[in-house]
Amino acid sequence: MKIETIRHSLAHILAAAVQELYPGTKFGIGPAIENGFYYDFDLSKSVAPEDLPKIEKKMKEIIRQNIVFKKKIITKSEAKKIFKNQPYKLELLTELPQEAKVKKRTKFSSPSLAKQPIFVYESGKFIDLCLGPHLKSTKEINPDAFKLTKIAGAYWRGSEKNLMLTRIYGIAFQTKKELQNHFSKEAEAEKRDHRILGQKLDLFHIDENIGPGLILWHPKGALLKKIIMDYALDEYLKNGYQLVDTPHIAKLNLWKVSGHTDFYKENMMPPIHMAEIGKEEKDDYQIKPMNCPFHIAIYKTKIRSYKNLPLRYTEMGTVYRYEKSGTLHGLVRVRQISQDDAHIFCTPEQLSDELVSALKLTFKILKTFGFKELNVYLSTQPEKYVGNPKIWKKAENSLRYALEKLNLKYEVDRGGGAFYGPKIDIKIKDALEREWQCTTIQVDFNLPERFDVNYINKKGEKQRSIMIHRALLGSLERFIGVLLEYYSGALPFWLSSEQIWIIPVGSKHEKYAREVSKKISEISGKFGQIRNVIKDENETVSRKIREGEIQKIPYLLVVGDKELETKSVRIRKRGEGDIGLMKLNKFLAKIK
RNA sequence: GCCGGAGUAACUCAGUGGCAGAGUAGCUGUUUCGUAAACAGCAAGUCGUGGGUUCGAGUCCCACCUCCGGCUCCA
Repeated sequence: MKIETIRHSLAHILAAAVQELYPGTKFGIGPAIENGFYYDFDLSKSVAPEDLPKIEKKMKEIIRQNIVFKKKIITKSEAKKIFKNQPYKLELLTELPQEAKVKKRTKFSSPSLAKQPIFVYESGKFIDLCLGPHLKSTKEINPDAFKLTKIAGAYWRGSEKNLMLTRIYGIAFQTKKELQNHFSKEAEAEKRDHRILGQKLDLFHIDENIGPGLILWHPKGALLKKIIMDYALDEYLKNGYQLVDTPHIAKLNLWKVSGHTDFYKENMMPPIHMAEIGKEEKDDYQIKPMNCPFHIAIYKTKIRSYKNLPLRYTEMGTVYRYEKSGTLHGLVRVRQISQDDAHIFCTPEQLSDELVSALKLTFKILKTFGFKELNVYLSTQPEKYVGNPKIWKKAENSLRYALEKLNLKYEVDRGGGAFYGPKIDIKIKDALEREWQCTTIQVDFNLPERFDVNYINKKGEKQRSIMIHRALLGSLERFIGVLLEYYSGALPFWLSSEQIWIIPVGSKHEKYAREVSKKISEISGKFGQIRNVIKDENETVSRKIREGEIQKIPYLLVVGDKELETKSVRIRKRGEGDIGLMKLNKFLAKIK
């Protein structure tokens, strides 16, 4: 039996248990999901996590009764009668698919019923509007292979405007062993959580007194951020980008022209009222949620010719966005965002080449960081947008062209675009398999219109420029968060803020340790000077090794009498343990 | 923002109405050590914040702040 069917049937059993324990409950929907199932309820009283075992017990009782799932095909009016006290089911009923669509799925031939056939599943005392499929009977469920895990709120039909229902989540597998396996995997994933690693490795923290969503980078974290930024910026400069640097605030009116105050208002910090310090300050200011208008301003300081294009401005830009309190999450969802931002100004003829090369650069960079599993999305016109739909289509087509030219597999995220243009997004998964959008490449015909961004074409006429917005890492915060989870904190050598620890056996070996340290510092690795630390604290070698392992230091070098005599180092490599003695010169060549 | 849970030493946590606790980290001293925790001592607290109930509140009640899991939103 398919596991999805078991999970879906368990959702019905959950509902049946809740119906018995909490009479008068109104039922939402209850699908199978990855690893399990859920059901949404409108309960008259609130349910606490302590109640889950009770519900679980009731479910097991139901399962043991070997209840049969009976599929029934009835008319809409019959269904309306059955669900007369179930407002959510009635709402679903009114929206059920048209006749033709349903007909395809049924062999039912009676013309009177085929008109508007409705599928319901009856299992004991519980009856639900449902297309199925389901198990034949609860006999097929292993009562030890599922568990109710959590209670959460969820808006009815996923809309903030609707009432919030109580969602009960469950995990289910075919065997008890698989279930246990799932929980131990989850416990393992918890150790990879970047928020925990951030503290253990002393990289960053978020301070209650400073504010939610604001990151304080500690020395090792700030160094990591710098290594990543330097590498990215270096790549951009090598690829024809020019570095710019712009203010963090600008007159509010700028954001009116750009459309942000109309289309992005809920994500912006409130304006700064300058008049409060002096009447002569007539303008309100706004802390920037994006860098685009600034780069446009630089572009517009000269009349640009087609010969100057494309122009690519890059900036490690810090933007500030108001994220609703409940959505903040460690490094991956913050209020101050460091973007590896760039804006490319080009002609229509150059657009597809620019998109292709931006994508190529993205894959080169993400590969350098070691990411393999990347999910590509094409995000199209959202509900709130500027410009006209024809131009949107054109922009979407140019992105599609670039994706197809590079033979990339992608999914379409309908309505997921920015308010000014469609985009290609690349998402990376975290330890708990949640996807985080990192790379974004956006085509924009609209801001050039709003800011009157031009160039002079071959015929000497003014022509509208096209803009590409792109952040390949996305936000440095989020990128580091995902990176930490991907590597469980054991970052590749080039990204480790402390790459080598030198551990003298006794104080008489400290002089040699300093010698080794100096030699290491003198050589230059692929990404600059090798960062090493002499561990000369008054502690045992074992203690320092342990500390180095916990800190996930790539190389621990132990130096004592033997090493001193032979001008060598004893190497303990992360993940491999003691790999033996090596001449210092040989080691230096190895890590270069 | 919404639903639910949580907040006690720097960290991890115990303490359910009656003296504020442990382990780790820190500091001081001893120890000079060969691959994942040397030994001893010391110090460490506005029990998230504010109000209330009570003879008495870390513990019960209310409000707010922050965090966690979801929902919605998103780089």
